[in-house]
Amino acid sequence: MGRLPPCSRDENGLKKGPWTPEEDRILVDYIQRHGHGSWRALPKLAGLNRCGKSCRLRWTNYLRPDIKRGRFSEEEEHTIINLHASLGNKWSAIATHLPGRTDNEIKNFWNTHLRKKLLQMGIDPVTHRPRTDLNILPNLPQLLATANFTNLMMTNIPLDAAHLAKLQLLHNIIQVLGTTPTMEALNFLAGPTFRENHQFSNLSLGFAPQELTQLQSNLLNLEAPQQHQPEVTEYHNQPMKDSNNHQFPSLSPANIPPPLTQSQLPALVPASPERRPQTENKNINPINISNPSSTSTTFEAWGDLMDDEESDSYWRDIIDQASSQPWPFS
DNA sequence: AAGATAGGCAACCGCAGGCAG
DNA sequence: ACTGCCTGCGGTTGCCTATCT
Repeated sequence: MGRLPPCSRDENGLKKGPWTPEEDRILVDYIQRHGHGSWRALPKLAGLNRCGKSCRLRWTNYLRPDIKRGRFSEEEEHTIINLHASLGNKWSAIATHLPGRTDNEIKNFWNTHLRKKLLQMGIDPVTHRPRTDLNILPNLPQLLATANFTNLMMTNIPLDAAHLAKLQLLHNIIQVLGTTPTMEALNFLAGPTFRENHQFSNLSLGFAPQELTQLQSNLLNLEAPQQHQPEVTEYHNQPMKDSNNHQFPSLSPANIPPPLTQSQLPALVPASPERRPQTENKNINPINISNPSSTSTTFEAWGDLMDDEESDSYWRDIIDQASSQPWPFS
């Protein structure tokens, strides 16, 4: 464990690297009898060939009798996430709310588990807000699976039928977009079957009818460069049908808004010349980081996502960004 | 079965702040 | 006011282990 430099002794002849059981025993023995006193003086008094700092770390992070070891409970997880939302990387401050847990342990747990978990849920681990960069789009199905109803229930966010229906609706959209060619997906979204099942007037998901049309148009635009590039009119000449072969008239050429130009689109995602898959570390959108003062928690952010006004802008962001990026589902 | 890769985590590094002389 | 020591803290490293190919 830990680092073991090629030379395990520093220039002063003091040992570094992993502690042996014998060293542990000596340190515990000494502190139990005398207390730690001055950490700098301790190793000499205890007969350890370590620096005081190393002894202090070993004691506070591992040997202290009140340390609770083992897996973090779900309650501890939520405490850490909520405290991190308000305190940031103040691990020692967070640790004071979790008896028996050390700041080091919490920090490690955050970096290895919770951070990834939030990213998978589409939540920026820095701002604790929903991520609006396009990098989450390929993960949306997983996002939905991760941010399942159980998680949402645990947040004490009241979920009424409309909220649950929205989640279901979003899930349906993702399924369609993720498993079918774009045109078919568009036909489905625009078709009577979908509309009948999801009364947009009552359950808007933040989409006004004209916004749905805009989404359809934008999706058309972004599909074109990736596959063979037919003229837009080629699309227009195709009958727009849903999965039941019902023709849907609203996407006739006259109804489709003109394609947005690049200059009309907001530059929300940092330009990436090669669009290479980004590692999770690089996934953090600097735009999102720009709001470190956010005081709402991750789960409140999910509440925002479920809120009509908030979701308006959230969905619009995604639509706009989708327009400026090649389609990730292909 | 063996090598490669990723995940987990203990321990180290270096900086900052408090305090005493 | 300055200096040096001590401690606390957050970031980072690198070894060990589990999983994947």
